[in-house]
Amino acid sequence: MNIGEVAEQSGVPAKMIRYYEETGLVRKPERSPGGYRQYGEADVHTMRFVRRARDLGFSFERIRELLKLWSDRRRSSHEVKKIALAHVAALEADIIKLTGLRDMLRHLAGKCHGDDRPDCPILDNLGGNPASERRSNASGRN
Amino acid sequence: MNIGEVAEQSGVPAKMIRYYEETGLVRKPERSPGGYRQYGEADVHTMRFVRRARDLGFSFERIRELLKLWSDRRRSSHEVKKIALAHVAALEADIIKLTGLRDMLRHLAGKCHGDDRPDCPILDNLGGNPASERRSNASGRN
DNA sequence: TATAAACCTTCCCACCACTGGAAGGTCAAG
DNA sequence: CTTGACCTTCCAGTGGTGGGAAGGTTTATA
Repeated sequence: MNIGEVAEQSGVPAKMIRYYEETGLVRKPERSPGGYRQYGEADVHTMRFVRRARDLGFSFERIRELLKLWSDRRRSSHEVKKIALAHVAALEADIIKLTGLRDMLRHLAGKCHGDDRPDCPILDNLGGNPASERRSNASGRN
Repeated sequence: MNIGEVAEQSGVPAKMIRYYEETGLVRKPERSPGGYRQYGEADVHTMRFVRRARDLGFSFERIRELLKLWSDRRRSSHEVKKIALAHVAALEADIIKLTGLRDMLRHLAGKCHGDDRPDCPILDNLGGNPASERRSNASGRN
């Protein structure tokens, strides 16, 4: 099976498959005499696995671990659960941060009368009103 | 005032200040005879404004609009409120998506017994159990 | 058998919002 | 005048893609 068919069946673009190979996330496939990558059914499953894990927001490093566990017949579910729960915790942290931002912004917007008068607590706040000074580190996924 | 002092007072690294200038987010400052960028108090305020807006997760485009409104004495608060509420909606969407992922993952982890037996619904799910097929586009902040 | 087309290969560039570093110029204090 | 802190520009890399060029392979069809 050529790379295009794997791409189609797995939903992972051919470019990405090559990239995953390059970065060592997935194994290098055999090559046809003409140099084409040759895949089997198992590779389609692997790609799907990766795609689903990415959809769930797992980082490359975590996916690497999960793939290893997945291919290990004698793996323990303990490891897998640990990774999943760590990811849950990371998601939780993101959710809390975003919720805080949303609430703050909603609060400010609520106090902004929103007509054609120029006064606006949102801009006042951004502009440096010390009453609302708050340090946040921002950023940070996975 | 040199760039270093602006950086210190605003909390925006000098490299970033140059980058913001390069991308047209902030104005080009005067230069000293030796070529040093020369800033005033107003620039410090502007940088702080940008930093705070970034902390709140506003995109560059939105910050660009906010800066324009901020510097416009005759702005209407209506525009500002609109941008803020759009951002609230975007945050809301992110929160919903992340919450969904978290719940799904927590659910899977809950069904994984987490001992040394190899069975694990998490890996089964990623591996292609059709019962849990779900298309998500993933990605996408702001 | 020739040729077209669909597919594949590698390589490079661009994105975003930064971060780091190198090479060299400027400024203020000693 | 020297030192050292500060500044300048330029170049490169990040990560996970998308786009595209230049060229080789495979397959179908005329």
